[in-house]
Amino acid sequence: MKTKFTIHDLAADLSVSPGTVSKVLNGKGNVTEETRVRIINRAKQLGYVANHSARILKAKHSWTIGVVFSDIALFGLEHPFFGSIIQAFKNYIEEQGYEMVFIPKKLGNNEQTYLEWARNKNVDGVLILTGDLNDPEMIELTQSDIPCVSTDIVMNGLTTVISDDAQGIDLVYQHFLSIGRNRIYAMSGSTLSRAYQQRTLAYESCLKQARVLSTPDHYISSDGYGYQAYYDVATSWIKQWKEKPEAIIAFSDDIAMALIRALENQGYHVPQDISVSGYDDIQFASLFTPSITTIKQNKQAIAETAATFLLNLIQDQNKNPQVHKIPVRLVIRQSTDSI
Amino acid sequence: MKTKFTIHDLAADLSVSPGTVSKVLNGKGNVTEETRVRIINRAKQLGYVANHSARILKAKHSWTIGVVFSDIALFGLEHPFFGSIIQAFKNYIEEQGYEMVFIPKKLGNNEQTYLEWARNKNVDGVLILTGDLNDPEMIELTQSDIPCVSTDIVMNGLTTVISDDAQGIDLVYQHFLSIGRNRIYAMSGSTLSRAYQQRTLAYESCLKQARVLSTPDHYISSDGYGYQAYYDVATSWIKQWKEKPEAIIAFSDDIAMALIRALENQGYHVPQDISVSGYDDIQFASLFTPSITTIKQNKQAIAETAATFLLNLIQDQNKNPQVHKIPVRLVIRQSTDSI
DNA sequence: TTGTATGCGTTATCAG
DNA sequence: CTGATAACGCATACAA
Repeated sequence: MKTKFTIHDLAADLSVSPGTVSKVLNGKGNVTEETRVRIINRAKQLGYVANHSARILKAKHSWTIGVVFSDIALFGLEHPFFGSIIQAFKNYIEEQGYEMVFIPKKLGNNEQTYLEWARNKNVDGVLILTGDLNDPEMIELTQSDIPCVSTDIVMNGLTTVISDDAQGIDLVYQHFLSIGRNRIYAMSGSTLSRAYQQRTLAYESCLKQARVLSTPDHYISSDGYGYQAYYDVATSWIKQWKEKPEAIIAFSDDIAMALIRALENQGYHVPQDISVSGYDDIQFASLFTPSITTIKQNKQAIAETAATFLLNLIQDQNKNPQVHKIPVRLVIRQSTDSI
Repeated sequence: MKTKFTIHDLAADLSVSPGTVSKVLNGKGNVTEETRVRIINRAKQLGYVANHSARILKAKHSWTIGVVFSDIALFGLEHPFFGSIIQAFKNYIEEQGYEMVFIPKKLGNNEQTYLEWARNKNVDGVLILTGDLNDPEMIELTQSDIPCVSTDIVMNGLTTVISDDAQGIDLVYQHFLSIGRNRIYAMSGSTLSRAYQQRTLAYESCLKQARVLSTPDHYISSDGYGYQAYYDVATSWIKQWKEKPEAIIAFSDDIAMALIRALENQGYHVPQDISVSGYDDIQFASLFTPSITTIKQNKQAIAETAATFLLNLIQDQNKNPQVHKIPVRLVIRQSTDSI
């Protein structure tokens, strides 16, 4: 059971020099076709793979992509949306021969900025899963020479790949109009989140386009997070209505669920009295009672598009940064059944 | 904007040798207290952290833990249970100064065994999140000199940390008895999964202890995966019953939900006619109608216990492997309301 | 107690 | 076209 197998061993086995082996395996330089295939075949046969650390240490690039979460650092992988994005991203880049590593905030006693960590690990590029526009570390990172792509924040000079929130809200709004529900309210989560900000803007723009005068009744946002917080906010909102809506757009499925229960407890029936839509199409949107009309985001497309952009950036730097929007889809269920 | 900052720079700045700096930062050897604090302070001030790759390449250990998934490799992070475990594990080991890396099956064109990858990356230890007992690669890995801890498979010589499935099933079973439901059936997912196997055994042992003669009606398992598959299996199972149960233990919350809907569509009321329990306490268990009585696993304890064992193993090799069971908790909700 | 030299396994730059 | 040789940045044995 060989415990270490280096490029020297492989070279010795083939009676060539380590340098030649290296060149062949990295597809560089001029080598006879004959020795090339000899080396390639033998390497495959023996299952030789260059030592990761040695390679990174010496080479200009590391075949490694760093992933940065900011605020959600402690539960990022638990979050179904981000978990899915990360997984799809990882699958995609691994196919291309890249590895994914996490860029920590802190490791044991060592604290550094994102950029310092990224340099320390020699990552070829960085995926910014979630970020804070105002975080100086984030700004430092995005403005560095390290290629970055974001699936969250939009910044000058940064390539971003996100769901088309405006399209999503518009699809729902139009759907409500089409089933004859004209008085349409909206409930958002914390407006610290970029997604909720975007959906809020999109909603306002729908109102404007429909020439509806927005009243205080129309819109509420919950600063808190989680079912109970949403439920409480929804309940007090409902109680304060001067006029009741015919439909409500909730900016996430979680919010929709809490809102529906709150409505029911205040004596409203969904969808008979009030239609409610969600956002995300989490697994349980279809299992809730009533099942929830929602917007399905294409997480895989987001991840793979982001990965593609990032790998392109890594390969040639002169790409124009852009914001790329991934289309969403309306999924109609019981919570907006027209009677 | 310094682009690289090495131990040499730090040494030069302090007018000492790189060797001394290295010794101090790694807590080795004899150094004057005075120079020690000087170096430490300046390092912290300048935010110096040793280059990751260079360090791994040279040192005997890498401060890196590899994570192996087997069958679930393609969606591991999307799975709420595994996502949570990974996240908690990562948080814990990062506090201890360890990093987490994924051990791939395949990277670009390079394919190696788990053990080869682990050696290639110089990991200090491996967390086996899920594994296949019969996979030769898995056997090779666990029998190597690399410390391994599993949160799934149980193998001779391998330390494993898992939920106490027997306790979970027993808690539910006793709960049913306590509310006067004596004819108790069970529905499992694919018995290829270790967890479902364990729960099946635990259920059988409950029957035996209660001196109940098991009939073909008592137990069904679904080979498929996902709501629709469970629903279909449940429906045909229900139709074939010779005698109807008073309660059913579903081995996951997903199964419980599908089962409840299937029961309703066959004319049964839950919990009035039949009580149903789930397993896992996923977020939606409390939001489903009816809300689902379930078993809550302590994912954080599993992850942190596994991490603790693994770090211990890394620090001194002569620990006895053992299977460590983490207690679970019964969460009672509407789906088992006694009338 | 401190500094110096060596090598970890690669890749890249040279001569040959 | 190929082989020797010098870094990459660090940790460590050993010399000072």
